[in-house]
Amino acid sequence: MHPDCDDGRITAFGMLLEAHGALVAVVGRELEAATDLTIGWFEVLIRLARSPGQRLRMSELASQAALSTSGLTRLVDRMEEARLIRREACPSDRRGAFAVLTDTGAAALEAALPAHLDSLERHVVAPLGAERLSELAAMLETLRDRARGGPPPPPGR
Amino acid sequence: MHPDCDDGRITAFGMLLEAHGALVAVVGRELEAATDLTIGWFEVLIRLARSPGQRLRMSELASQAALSTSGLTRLVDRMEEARLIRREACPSDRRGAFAVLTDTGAAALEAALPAHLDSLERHVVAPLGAERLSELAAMLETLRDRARGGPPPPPGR
DNA sequence: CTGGGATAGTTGTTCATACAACAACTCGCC
DNA sequence: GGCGAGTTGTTGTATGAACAACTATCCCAG
Repeated sequence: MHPDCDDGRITAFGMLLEAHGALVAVVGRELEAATDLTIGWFEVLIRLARSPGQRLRMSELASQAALSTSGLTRLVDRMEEARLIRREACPSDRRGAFAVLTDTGAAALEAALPAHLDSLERHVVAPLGAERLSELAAMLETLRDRARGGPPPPPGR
Repeated sequence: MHPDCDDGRITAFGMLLEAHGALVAVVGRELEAATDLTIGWFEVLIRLARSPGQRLRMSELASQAALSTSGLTRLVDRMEEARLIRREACPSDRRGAFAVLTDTGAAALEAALPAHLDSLERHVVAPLGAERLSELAAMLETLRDRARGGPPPPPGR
């Protein structure tokens, strides 16, 4: 076996993959049992709810949700069909479109919150405690920001 | 807007999703540019490489890779077709099968390691530093273990 | 004003992946 | 011998990514 296979960097990255996978599995299962939202849908709804006018441009939403633009088009198609969000034309740029939270979507989100918060309480807060959790969030935020518009040029290619 | 939408728990969980998404995107892009392995394939190879006999049972591999057994079946199909791994019958339990690293697979893994380690160095180690990284890994491990067969931390299992 | 390049979003195709449901099988026990 | 629990691996269905083609629109330079 190659010695680098046990490198701490690989282990740490693997841990991120495994923790993400395990948490999404259990939290997602609980969320879907209590509502009929998947984590992906929930994340879209909550991002819209937190945005001024309960709306975001398609491309902005794609970026926040880490989806491709075409992937987002289809996701919005399905959520629009479920009446949770709707598209609205952008008055200042007629190429653009907003995704807007509907009343149905806001209600679904609010109905899902108690169960979801409880789920996060048990699976995220309880194992770490509030203090270490905020440390974790800060580190993850650093990683995210650095991986997105990273100060160091990403592709040397 | 509902006040709970800004809850720290939701933010922390969202950060996990975003950091995971952003890192997988950039590290995966670099890995695929340097080799023709995806992150998923790489993770399978490295887990096999670390295991005695360079082999794992299908179900064990599925568990480690946070994949369902059915998802693993198809993944192993494609990787077997690419000659990176092969299936081998388990002599002691005729229901079972091993996934075994082939020489081709070991060579592909070794060829991928330098670029991948460099990628992790820049995107994971550099933003946090080695010390905070090990903290992060420890917290993620706690979350993972708790989310999997969750034995609560306060009382011994 | 006008021509042309850049941008926003949609659509179609193809492939990879996720899980649930399912069938086939082994093992251990009576 | 055979029942039943648990495990293993294969199918159906759905979602998401990458890529390219296409429309409509914006904006800038001349």
